[in-house]
Amino acid sequence: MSIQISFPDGAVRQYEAGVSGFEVAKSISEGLARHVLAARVNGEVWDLSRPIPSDATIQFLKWEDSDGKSTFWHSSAHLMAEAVEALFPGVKFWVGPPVERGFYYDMDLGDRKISEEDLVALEKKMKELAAAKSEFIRKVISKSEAVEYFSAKGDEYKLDLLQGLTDGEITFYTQGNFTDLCRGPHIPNTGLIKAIKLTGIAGAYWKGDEKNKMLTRVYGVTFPSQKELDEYLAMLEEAKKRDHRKLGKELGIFTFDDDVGPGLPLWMPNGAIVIEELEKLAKETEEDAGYKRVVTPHIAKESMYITSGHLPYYQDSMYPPMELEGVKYYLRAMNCPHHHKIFDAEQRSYKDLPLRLAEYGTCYRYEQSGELFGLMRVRCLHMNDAHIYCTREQFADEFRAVNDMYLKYFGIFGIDKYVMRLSLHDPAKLGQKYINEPELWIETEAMVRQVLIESNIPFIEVADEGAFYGPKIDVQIWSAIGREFTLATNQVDFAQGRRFNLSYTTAGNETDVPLIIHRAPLGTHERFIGFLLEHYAGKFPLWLNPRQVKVLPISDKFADYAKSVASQLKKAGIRAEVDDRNEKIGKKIREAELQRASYMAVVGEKEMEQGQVALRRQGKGDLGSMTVEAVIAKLKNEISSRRDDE
RNA sequence: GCCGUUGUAGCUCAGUGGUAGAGCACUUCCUUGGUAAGGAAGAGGUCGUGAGUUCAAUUCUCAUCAACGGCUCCA
Repeated sequence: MSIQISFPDGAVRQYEAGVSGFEVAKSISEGLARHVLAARVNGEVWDLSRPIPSDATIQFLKWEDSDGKSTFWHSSAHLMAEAVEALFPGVKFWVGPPVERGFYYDMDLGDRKISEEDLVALEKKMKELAAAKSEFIRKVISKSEAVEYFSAKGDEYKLDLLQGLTDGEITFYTQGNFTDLCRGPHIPNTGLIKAIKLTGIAGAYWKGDEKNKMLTRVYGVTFPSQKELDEYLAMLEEAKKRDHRKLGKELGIFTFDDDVGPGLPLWMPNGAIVIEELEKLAKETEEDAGYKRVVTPHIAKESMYITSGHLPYYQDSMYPPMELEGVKYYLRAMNCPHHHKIFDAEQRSYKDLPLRLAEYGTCYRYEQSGELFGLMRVRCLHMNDAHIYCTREQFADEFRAVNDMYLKYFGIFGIDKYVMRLSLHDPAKLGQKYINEPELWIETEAMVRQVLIESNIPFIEVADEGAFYGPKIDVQIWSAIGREFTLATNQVDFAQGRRFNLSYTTAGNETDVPLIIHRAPLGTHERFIGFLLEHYAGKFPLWLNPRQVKVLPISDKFADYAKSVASQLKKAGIRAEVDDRNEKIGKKIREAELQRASYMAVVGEKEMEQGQVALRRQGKGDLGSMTVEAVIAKLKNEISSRRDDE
């Protein structure tokens, strides 16, 4: 019997029923057959060896396809497991999936420890096994047989996995001496894996739950050629160069000190400049958007956090209370309750709404020691916070305006690699992780979703990521080394208004509770500046750059002129410094470039005579000579527009 | 908090069971030089902290603190 196979370009070809993807690939070209890793058959990724029983659509997956890579790395995880089993007999396996950049396998090594040296031995073994070009063989197996196999092996993890599977849908994959319970698919054989690097050993809780046993996780990455591995390793080196922890030190932005404490950054003068510029931007923007600024204390009595309901959800990540005269005070981990108290301090009418209270609020969170990460995860943070109190009718417009503010900011900073995430509750955790108001959750989630759809903002929805008091939109970004963080957040709160007994008088002379929006478009100074350091690779745009102009005299003869240039620039509100060290101009330029000064103003005899400077742009080179007035006009324009000249 | 790794000068890093070295930075001197490193000399460290083993510990062992790679968690 013959079947019809259609290809992505619309072509249709006839084959015998039961033809394999590999045979189809070979019928097209030998080259394709050599490189193809898997096939998407009727939309599902299949092994190339799997027979195609009836008419189907097919698309060949190669290394360039993300599904091709995943398959390649998943097979690499099996290859690693085979090597582990060869070197550590008796090991028990949990799961070994592909990830963003490579793969891992979780395993229980019993009492044995695995070290960096073992990784070298494992890599060697993997290379040996890869060279054997073992085929990955798929076998459908009954549940009872599968249970029998892993019972005999004593692998309770695989048995646990089997419990959740349906008889008839269970498959085993075997390559060489290694057999694994696996849904597949896999690449044709291990010989395609040419370059192997095991990248790390880590502990990982079984099933991701910290109450469970910790398994050993080995990470690795593989490639179809050594060249690609080398490129990947070079790329990692590049990423490290833009790590905000490295740049922050090099540029004098922030530091940590053991005596101050972990996670408590000290902002150095250059960091303080960036902070002040960001606050200036936020204050201007919020002023335009009708926000009012407030200032509130960093501590509050326990009673307030009992009222707010934060204590049961948050206590673990708050610094322990200080007790004075029988009263407990907490360092605040969030600003909202303080702002609610300001709302509540005066009688409110519907005419006062929406009321938007803004503050760059300082908060303290006792994050677990292992969670700290440079500026991205700290224990003292300054939040670009504001709370908007509004009626239900005003909610959509207010929420939309907040989103527009996000987009405006992202435009200014050129932030385009992010994902908007609509973070929802999990009905199973109502009353524990989330306020137990099922209807309100559903209603407000729909409101937020609607705003996003109407604003044409692409977003993804994720369950079990909401705040305890309502759904939120998080802006997700990635650090230089690939870690994911929430940069900014826009949250709905239908719970705290009631808990604080907040109210306003409606037009109908009745009392109602306002809805609250919590928003932090610039997140916290800590995370935002950490992000910006990496985003700009240290090259801040002029308006944000602590080093706007470095005036560089050719020799000491021009030092006085250089100082007068700098003071003119400073008078015009431009940050300028003179490098009057006894060094050659080449060296001064090199160092100013490395410090990412936006501009360098070189002054020598010619410039001094004509009241000019030779202007040089960081990363671009000499722009030619111009008068000091012209430089001031140009730079002031760039600064006030917050946009660098191209 | 958990698993693993690391901790030597301001920074980046060598090194050793017999109380330490390089490059850059710093100080001084020479040089006054036109768009990414001019030359010389000098100063600087109780080798993260505490205990143990040893005739002797920066080096070996243990504990502790911190950082890093993950897990969990999160702005």
